[in-house]
Amino acid sequence: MSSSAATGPRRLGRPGHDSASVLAVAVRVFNERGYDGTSMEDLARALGLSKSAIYHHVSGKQELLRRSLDRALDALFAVTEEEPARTGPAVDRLEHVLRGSVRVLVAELPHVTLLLRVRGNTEVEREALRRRRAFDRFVAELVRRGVEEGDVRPDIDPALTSRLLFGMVNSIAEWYRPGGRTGTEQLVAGATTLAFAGLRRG
Amino acid sequence: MSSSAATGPRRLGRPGHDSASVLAVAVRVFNERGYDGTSMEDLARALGLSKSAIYHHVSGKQELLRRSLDRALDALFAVTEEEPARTGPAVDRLEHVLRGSVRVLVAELPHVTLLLRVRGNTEVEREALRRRRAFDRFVAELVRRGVEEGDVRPDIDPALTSRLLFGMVNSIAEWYRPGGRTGTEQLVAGATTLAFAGLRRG
DNA sequence: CTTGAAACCGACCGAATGTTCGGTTAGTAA
DNA sequence: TTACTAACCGAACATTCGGTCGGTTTCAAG
Repeated sequence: MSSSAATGPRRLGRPGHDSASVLAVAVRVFNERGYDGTSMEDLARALGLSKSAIYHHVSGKQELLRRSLDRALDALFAVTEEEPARTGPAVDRLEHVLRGSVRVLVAELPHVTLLLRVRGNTEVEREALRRRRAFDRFVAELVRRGVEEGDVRPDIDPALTSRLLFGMVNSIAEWYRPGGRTGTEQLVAGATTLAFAGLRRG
Repeated sequence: MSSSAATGPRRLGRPGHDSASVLAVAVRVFNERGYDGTSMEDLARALGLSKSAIYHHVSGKQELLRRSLDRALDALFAVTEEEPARTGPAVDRLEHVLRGSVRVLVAELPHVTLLLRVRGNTEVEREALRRRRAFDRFVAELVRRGVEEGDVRPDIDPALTSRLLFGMVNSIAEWYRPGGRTGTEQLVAGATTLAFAGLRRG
């Protein structure tokens, strides 16, 4: 325990940023100003670096975006592959995916936020949109089966239901800031209750 | 009725675009590629015009954005000024604002969509964000009073409730396209039911 | 025809964009 | 000290950006 103690693993060469810390700062700025609204000069300023130094860590602006989007999507798909999302009644599986999505959203907030704003201008963005649509299809299928199994109200179109439901969940990214007065589990409980039980007190 | 018949009002000068038709096309492109991701060259191509011709109709890119955002915000505030939004039990007022918001969202879809994506990079955007926050406060206040009056479930924080509720409503802009199989009133009914009654069938 | 009004174009401008390149600096290990 | 590794910088790059300018084209009305 001489090389990697509690002080952190001493790396070789000149100390400073690595590609992970560059990514973290970049994603934060992307979310503040929008991806297209952020210049490499903006990133350099936020990092306390020159523009050219960024290219030592990453191949360019697009790589920063791609790595962020992949991280968000990997976390979301991980939820759909958990056991409670694959067995049992569809409503219960749906509830598990909904709760899991809220938790992922909070845990990977900057990356999920970026994902939810992708427009499809480049190939990197279009690939992310493709994966996101696959996730949406997974959820829509659960709602459909929930209706079939008699647990979900059949008077609203399943496709509409799943979109409104996850629209609500995804909207959390627009305002939630960790460290505020709302905790993760409070968020999970609120969203789940509103989704499954509704607003009016019973 | 010789100058403005059913064929439409014959205008003076060379026919072509006016500032309204330029705005409509511009907002469509803004929503496809994002405001920052759209160049004046992109707009010119979509309009079938040269770049410089656009400046005959509007003062610049920002005016297009401002006019679109104002239109969306004016329509939303109009709902809060209607009589059913100002008198009676808070839950009912809330339901009226929710239904009205969905209708505005559909009627002014491109403009509301643009509004919901504003980041605050320019003064035009910051002004829009200020007005939007005022709308959100109006809604949050209704939820708070709904709890006070005993009609809204008190086990979820009112601020959280209003955000999730209108997060759901606003998310409609992300996918809804008029002319599809989902009609406006179906949308209003679906959102209202999900919000007030919840997902599980009772 | 002429006149007036509105729409439009090509050429251009200064500034900002993402990226490259050759060289430098600050640290670890032998 | 020397060798090595990684982080970093300044200057320049081709391109694109939003916007300007002076002049031209297309219509209705007189």
